[in-house]
Amino acid sequence: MSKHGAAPTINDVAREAGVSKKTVSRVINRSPLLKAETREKVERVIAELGYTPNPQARALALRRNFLLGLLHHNPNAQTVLNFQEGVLDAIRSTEFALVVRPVDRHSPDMLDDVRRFLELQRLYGVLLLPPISENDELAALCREVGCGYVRMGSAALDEAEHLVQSNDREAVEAVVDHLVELGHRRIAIICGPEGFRSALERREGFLAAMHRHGLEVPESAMAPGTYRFNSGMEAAAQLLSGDRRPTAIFASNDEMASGAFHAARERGIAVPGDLSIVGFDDSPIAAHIWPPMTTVGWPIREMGRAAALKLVAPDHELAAPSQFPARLVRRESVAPPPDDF
Amino acid sequence: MSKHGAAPTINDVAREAGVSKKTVSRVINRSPLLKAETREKVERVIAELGYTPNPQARALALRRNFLLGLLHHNPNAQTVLNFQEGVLDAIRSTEFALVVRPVDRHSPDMLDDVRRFLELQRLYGVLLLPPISENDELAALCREVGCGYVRMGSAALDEAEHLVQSNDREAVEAVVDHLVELGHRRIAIICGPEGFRSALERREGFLAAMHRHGLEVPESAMAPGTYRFNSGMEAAAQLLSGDRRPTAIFASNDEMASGAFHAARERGIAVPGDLSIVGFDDSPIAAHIWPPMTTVGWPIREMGRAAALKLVAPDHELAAPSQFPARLVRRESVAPPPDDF
DNA sequence: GCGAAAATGGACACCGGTGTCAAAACCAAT
DNA sequence: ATTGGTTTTGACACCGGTGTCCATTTTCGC
Repeated sequence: MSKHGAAPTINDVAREAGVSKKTVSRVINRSPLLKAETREKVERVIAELGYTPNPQARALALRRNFLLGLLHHNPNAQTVLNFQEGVLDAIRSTEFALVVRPVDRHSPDMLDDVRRFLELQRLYGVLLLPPISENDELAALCREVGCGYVRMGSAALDEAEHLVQSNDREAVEAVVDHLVELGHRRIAIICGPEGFRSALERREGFLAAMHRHGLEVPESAMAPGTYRFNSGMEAAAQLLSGDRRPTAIFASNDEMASGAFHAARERGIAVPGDLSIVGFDDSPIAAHIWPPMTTVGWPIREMGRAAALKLVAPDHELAAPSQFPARLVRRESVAPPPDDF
Repeated sequence: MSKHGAAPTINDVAREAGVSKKTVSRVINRSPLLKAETREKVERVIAELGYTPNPQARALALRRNFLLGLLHHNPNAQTVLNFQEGVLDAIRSTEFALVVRPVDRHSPDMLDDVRRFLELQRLYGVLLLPPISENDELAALCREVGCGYVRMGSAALDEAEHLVQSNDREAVEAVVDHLVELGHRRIAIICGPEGFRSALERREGFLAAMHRHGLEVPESAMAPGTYRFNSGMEAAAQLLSGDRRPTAIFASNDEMASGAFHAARERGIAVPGDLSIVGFDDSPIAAHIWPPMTTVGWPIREMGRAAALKLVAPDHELAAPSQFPARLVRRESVAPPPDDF
């Protein structure tokens, strides 16, 4: 029996079962070279005592721990949380746990912060969410301190082993196809911030599709944005102020798209009657805004699962794909262009 | 010098500095009974080698670890993430890390799940977010397995030591005062789900304030909801279908309030011209919906900070208050009632 | 029934820290 | 120089697991 209050240890189990602690260790680790009889006896005692191995002791002896880290810079709360859920799906029945760490992308000593964190906690591996996943120095840092890592991204940022990728480009092409099919010709884009790989991919997809349809994209139909609500509002204001305004706007994320909704409403422009708007991300606001927004959804939870699996079970690589499709989610913010255009 | 690749250990430092490992340990732990000279020498070697103590070894020797857990059931992604940020504010410069664990409140073996998790990870303490923080069995479980805990809630759920509380009731009273001041008399409420303490508090605050103003609240002015968008839409539909419909609706959270916006819009009822709507939470959607929503905000990040401090530095109890005010955030979804009412 | 191989389990050191307690070093006073 | 008291340091065991390697038992072929 263990001392009152303290959790039972492997020694308690060994004593109670009349075997050595090493034998108990073998039972825990499912070693095949144990007589069934011994195993059952030990298992009975384990159940009886309610024994659970001490993860810290295990980590010390194995010279590795069972902690995964999630480094993010809150691009979108729902995205982060869905990703977390996916990671948890993957590790739920294992001994791994997930440590979260928001990092400040704008801080000049972000890298030092992360380095301190990694050296202090010695995580088994970390998951990097966009936009910080696009930072190559960060990936190099992980390699340097010997910490596994997987990057989420919308482009081929790294080797498959370290990457879970969504295909933003194709999805945006599908958006343009959809709009063109309905008769739109003057389609504008609200871009994401410079230096974001996702922003680049979405813009490239847009331009490629427009080009494929033989449609021009004048400078005036491309407005810069920051992925924030306000920037979407301002960008749309600019796009809608010209004399030949667009009949459709693709915003590089939902937040900016809702900003565009506002801008349109302020000017008395009806969505989707006078103006179609498409967003990207399928975040909750897309379904809750009026009218419900057509957007692009990507399987973030499954991607979280895949990313975690790449770290904790790399042998199952086959089962954890690196590429995930993003797909058009049709709602009610898109309609054919008005007749008088 | 340590072996190539492996991080330096306390033994490497001791050898290099020509002292015993215990002395190095004393330096790390800021023991006061060290000669300044020795301390400096050891510190120099530590810096030189880039030594960081192994957290797992420390945890084993100290019989406690430096992991905090966050148990939540995603009531609202932004809330969870803001709370996380607050916790991180508190532990950023410590050796603590934050482990997250979404739990399924509806699962019949939620308690067993959590028990397994706590016994497996042996966290130093956990933070419980609403609504699961309201589960007394969960708190009892924490006590049973010897895990510290702090509950976030909108009522006095536990002793101050284990509680960080927002004052929902007062805030809702302020909402009603605000509406009455503008001339509203027929004010309806969309309640939160049965069994949620926050829902109860908000309803009670509403009823108390209405009563204080001498206003009746007929059954027909109280609609049930689930805190989800759709339930808000349905509840509002019901409230707005009667012959003497309300001039203002208080929804127990923002998500349901945005549902109410939709229901109003579908019926051609103008917000705020014909109908004022107030939400609760000040979630991002409140600012991004049209018109921007008047709601109740609470300092979730500061509460996260306070909750974490209660666990990791209980002696600073003075510095970590248990009560936090929620306050009215005035935007544009509230106006005086229409004249013809 | 014998010897050899295979199966099984235990002793012991080790992972990288911390607690205990006694030894060493230091200092002033005798 | 010796003594005694205080400060500073180190030896050693221990936390709760795992790896190595060897001793013992069991199984099997002949």
